[in-house]
Amino acid sequence: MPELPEVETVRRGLETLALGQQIQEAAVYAPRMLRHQNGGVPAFLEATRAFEITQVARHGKFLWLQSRKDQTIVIHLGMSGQLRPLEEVDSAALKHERVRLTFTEGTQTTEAPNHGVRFIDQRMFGATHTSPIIELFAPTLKDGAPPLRIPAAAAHIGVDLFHPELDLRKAAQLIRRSKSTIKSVLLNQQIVSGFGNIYADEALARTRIHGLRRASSLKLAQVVEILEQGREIMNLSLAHGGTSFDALYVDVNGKFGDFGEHLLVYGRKGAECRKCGRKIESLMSAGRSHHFCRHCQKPPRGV
DNA sequence: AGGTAGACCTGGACGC
DNA sequence: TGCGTCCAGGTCTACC
Repeated sequence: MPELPEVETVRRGLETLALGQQIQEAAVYAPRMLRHQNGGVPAFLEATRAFEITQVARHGKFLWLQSRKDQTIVIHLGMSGQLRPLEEVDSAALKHERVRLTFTEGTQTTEAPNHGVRFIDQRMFGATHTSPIIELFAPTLKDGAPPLRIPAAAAHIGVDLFHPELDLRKAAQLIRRSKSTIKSVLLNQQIVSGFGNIYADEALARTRIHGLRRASSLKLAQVVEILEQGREIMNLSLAHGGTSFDALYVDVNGKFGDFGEHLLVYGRKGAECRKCGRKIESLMSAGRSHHFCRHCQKPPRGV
């Protein structure tokens, strides 16, 4: 569920909850959430004990808590992950609470007592595990930019759209080399990260390009524009706390994002195009829905 | 090598 | 009311 704006909204909330705290202990209610952890649950429990949180960061849709020693606890929310404060020490696990990090001290403000973080995830596509920080020069960084400092476990994805050192032109050049459709290149996080199904469809609608066009058939300027529009709409969404279609996406305070009403195509099948009034259509491609206006976004032959 | 289906899960909405 | 089917914001992998 969460794409870049939603994950960044959660990151900001997590920062207020966790920055400066020390983890006393972790509890794992669903070992499957640690499927990427070297050494499994025991290694996670060991590595998180007395872990001091000096940074809360993000790369694409990967979040992490970082220590002074450049160790990290990586958290990916998957489709249905949420991070919520632990308001009372030793309180029972919530229905879909999968992992809990309890803080040594916590905070006892009148507003929101906070003794740890609950990782709640109905569908369990999310994951958490420890990983060391590495330095990496990604091919889409601007010339002269410093290397990325990211967890090794998140090094396989590209620079995200909110990163100030992302060179959109370099990214667009790489995207145009793909033989795949533009929609699937955007969803594949390898060149540029952050797009999910909502904002990929929205960026394409704003640029009036159909998602089933081959990336290689687009002009460089068109691909750059898709990225610029994607960044713009994600920034707008971030200002609204993201997009929620149901209770599966909320911020750390349990609040919904209200950007949904600004969407042009996603979730609007059968509704009128906000630009031309014709009906928004949707089709399945590579297992994902694609929403578009046939009039505003000319489909490739045969679609 | 690169691109596309299927797998991984739970639960809500919908049709019969 | 109940059961079966389909669908969901995201990755991974396994197979062409």
